[in-house]
Amino acid sequence: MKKNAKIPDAAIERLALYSRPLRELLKSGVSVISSEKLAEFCGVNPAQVRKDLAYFGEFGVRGVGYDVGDLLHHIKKILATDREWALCIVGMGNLGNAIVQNANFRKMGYRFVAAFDKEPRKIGEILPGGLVIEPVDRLGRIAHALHIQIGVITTPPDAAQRVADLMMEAGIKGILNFSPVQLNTPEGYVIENVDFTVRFENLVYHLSKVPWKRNRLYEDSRNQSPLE
Amino acid sequence: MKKNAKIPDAAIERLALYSRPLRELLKSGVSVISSEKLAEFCGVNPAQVRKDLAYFGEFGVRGVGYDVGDLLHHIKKILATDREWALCIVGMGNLGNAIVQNANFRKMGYRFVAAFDKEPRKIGEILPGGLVIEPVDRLGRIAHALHIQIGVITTPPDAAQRVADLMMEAGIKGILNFSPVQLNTPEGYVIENVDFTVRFENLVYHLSKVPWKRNRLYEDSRNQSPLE
DNA sequence: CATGTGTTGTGCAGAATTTCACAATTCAGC
DNA sequence: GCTGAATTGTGAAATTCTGCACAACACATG
Repeated sequence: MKKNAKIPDAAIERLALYSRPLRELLKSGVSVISSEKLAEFCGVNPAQVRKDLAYFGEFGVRGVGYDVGDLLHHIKKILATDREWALCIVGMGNLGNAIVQNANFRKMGYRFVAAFDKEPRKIGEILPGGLVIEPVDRLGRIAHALHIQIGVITTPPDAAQRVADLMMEAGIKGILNFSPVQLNTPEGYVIENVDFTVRFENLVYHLSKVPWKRNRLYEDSRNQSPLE
Repeated sequence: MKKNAKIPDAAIERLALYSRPLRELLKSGVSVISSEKLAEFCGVNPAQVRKDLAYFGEFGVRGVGYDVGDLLHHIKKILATDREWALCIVGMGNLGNAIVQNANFRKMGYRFVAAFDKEPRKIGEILPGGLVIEPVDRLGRIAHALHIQIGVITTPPDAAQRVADLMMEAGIKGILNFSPVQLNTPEGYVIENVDFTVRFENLVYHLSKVPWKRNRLYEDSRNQSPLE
């Protein structure tokens, strides 16, 4: 294990990736897995898997592989998803509701303890989970009272920075930003962006590069390749 | 301009990023911008901006900068967002609804032309945009008829691969996958993943590394300035 | 038209990351 | 116990990406 090695950000991302098949394997009773198999599940290089893990310790057994439960436990510990984090969310439109009620999120143990919106007609609305929508101007007070550590922003773009400022002022150090704007934040805060539109433009770019062979199944269609 | 240079994937991602402030600037009437300013808006290095753009051509004027409208137009063309793409979506839960109705998506000109679900009680439901939810088993036929090129998956994880297979069979070459599973796809298809949980675990990891002064703020109300 | 300021495009160095390749280790079978 | 097959951990090579630094160019001004 490297001592003071700088850990690539991409490695962390992959760690999260590895945990998914591990969860499955654990459920289906597989107790040991090799870096090669795990790599295959995640579509990466086996050496990559080993190196990523080696940043944090020696979790495998030479000649044998990795104990599934053990490895998963270690990864959870590394990613800090083995503890409880208190979240709040601001912006209870369609997306906000989808996030709060998201089954996967819940299954992973992430719990929202507060939800905010600025629309007066939404205030007081009770969400399926039992949460009550509060007005944003109570964010500071509530965040303190409930020791909220993470804020999720699902507002329209033009409100995002304002909300982020509110969150930071409320002592929230981590923000998951779903709005397509670059948040301006000082040192010491952790911002993670989930930007659909960027992902989308990526997809479309790569798609426009695919040699668009006509699909034989649908040869009857006279409307061909829109590209090139 | 490099001739046969290999274009980093990260460069494409940044191109999408650059387009956002450009849109704003265009609206507010700014006609020229330097790589330095644009870089600042996006939180990257100015040389990076210039290099990214240089992969695709010479869009700037030395001593002057980039014409905002012109550059935006070029980026749109590069990313292939200057054309119409026909999308469909499968899985009309909270997330699916949020995506279809997402205001930003609409503003960018992306249009969903079909929505599917397997729940019989949802079939026939009319969405705010006017779309009618169809049963998934019609995906092949409809995708063909409407020349759908991109599929969005917002189903529960265990259905995702099945849906992806259906899409591929229907001649859909590009998939935007919102479910937290690694899709298995042959060559020639473009898969883009939007995985909240990965993003989330990233956030939590970095957050756990932040020197958290006064993590236990039981003695609250005295809100001090951020660390450092 | 010469000069000075501003800004791009890009060669290059080196930083960062990925992949290779192999010694080290484990274990099953004989 | 010894041997061979399997698989990790890791130094080093290969590859990819980023940032610097500067020549090339544009334009304003006198």
